[in-house]
Amino acid sequence: MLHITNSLTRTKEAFVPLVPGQVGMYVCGMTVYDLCHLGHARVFVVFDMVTRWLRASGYQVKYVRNITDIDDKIIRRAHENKETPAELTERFIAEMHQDERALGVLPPDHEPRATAYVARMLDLIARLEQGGLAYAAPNGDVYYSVRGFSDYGRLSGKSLDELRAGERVEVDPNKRDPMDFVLWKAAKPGEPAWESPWGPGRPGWHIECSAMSADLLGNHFDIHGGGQDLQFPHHENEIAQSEGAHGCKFVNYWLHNGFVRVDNEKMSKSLGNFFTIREVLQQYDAEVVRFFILRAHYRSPLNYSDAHLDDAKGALTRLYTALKNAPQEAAPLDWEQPAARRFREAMDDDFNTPEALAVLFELATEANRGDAAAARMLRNLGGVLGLLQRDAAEFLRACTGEAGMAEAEIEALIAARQQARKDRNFAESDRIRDALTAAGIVLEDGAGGTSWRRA
RNA sequence: GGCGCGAUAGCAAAGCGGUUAUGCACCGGAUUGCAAAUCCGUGUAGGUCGGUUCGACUCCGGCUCGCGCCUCCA
Repeated sequence: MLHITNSLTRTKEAFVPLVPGQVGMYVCGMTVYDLCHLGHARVFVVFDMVTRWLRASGYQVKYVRNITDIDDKIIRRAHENKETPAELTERFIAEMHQDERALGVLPPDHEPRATAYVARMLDLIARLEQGGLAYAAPNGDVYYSVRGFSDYGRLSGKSLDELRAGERVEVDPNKRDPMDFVLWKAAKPGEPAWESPWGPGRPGWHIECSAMSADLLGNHFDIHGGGQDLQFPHHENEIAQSEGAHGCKFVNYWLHNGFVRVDNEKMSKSLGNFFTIREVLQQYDAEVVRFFILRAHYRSPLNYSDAHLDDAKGALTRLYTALKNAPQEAAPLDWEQPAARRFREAMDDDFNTPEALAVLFELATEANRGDAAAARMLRNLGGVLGLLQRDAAEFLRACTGEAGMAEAEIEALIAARQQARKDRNFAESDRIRDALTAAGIVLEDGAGGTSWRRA
């Protein structure tokens, strides 16, 4: 039985889907005006893991992750680049897909783009206006009236009066309440615009997700996810819009993943302390990055540093080493085996991937003792998390970063060393090994000969 | 200022009211020409002050420190 910590209630709840066997999940994706950084990678990997686990648990999952392809930053960046917003977003969507594939993230079932759902958004805004929850302001914008939605602040545990007490709320004469947020922005010259009953303009950010989720998953669905920073105000606003317009409960379970940090601070565009996925993958294997993310619980903060990535690399190397000499043939996964059962219990406990990975390490030890069944189980359970599916030798020899020594050269040096060892010329054989070590090549002498890997 | 989250061994990171987490590092042994890898074994924890309890890292409260949200952010 799967239990999920629901951000809405702040408690761990037994997961009960709306329709038995079927799960609808919506995750807030990227605003595509730049390359993805490691924080985005965490969202991709975490909700990929969630989807994989739900499917492994027998659910049919409809996973929707949107793309915001119209927004102030996109317009500004496109203008700077002297290209159209569509050209800009098309490019960065392709880049994002490339990063995702590298990280072993399965594509969502639907990847709706905001610009394709403007009509649906206008429909929602009209409903809200009819219900007295939206109003057109003198400047041509349309705002949501937060005072009209009694549950406002419930998800994030904030109250409107407390929010108002904060000094950072700007006073906008167009808004009836400082916390009112924009649903429709009146067109400015030179910006992309759509016709609407309130005049030409473009949608606000929050209404996008309400429109796309309703269209693809219905007015009420199971799981809504995203980064912790979206809890307020974005998800709070989604609830206000969707429940305000549809008159029914929006989402049953809210999942928020923790931040990626650098030097104990949130990694973000505004702080400028971010690392793009692209940069990190120049230095580390993508599977190491995926493993690094899954090594922490999804709600915990995750500190990024080279030392932590090196540590993750060493740990993953241990798992692949255990698979190196194991038979390759696939075998069905028997969930009744003790290790599989412990893995399942860990995953069912709010997606406890660190605990699940601990089971993998125990299997690795058994595999290293010569237990072929343990090795098969290790590969199977790793597969559930999107890990350990490569040929072990390929992983261990994979070259990241600057080009390493060519394989043919390595093999030749190993052969020369073998001859020296045969001649009991250990000074020569050690010299060769030291040279390889200096080149980042580690030798392992086994019963079946010498194998090598990259450090 | 308001709200929320966290503090576990050298580093990272989980579970758990009493019994080995796990990975890396370290130490001892096996193996090896020597290493590496691997196996076996040992040690190293639970911010702080109180409370509850036969017993607390685990529950409750205070304090300290760190982080986040309250403005676009994954």
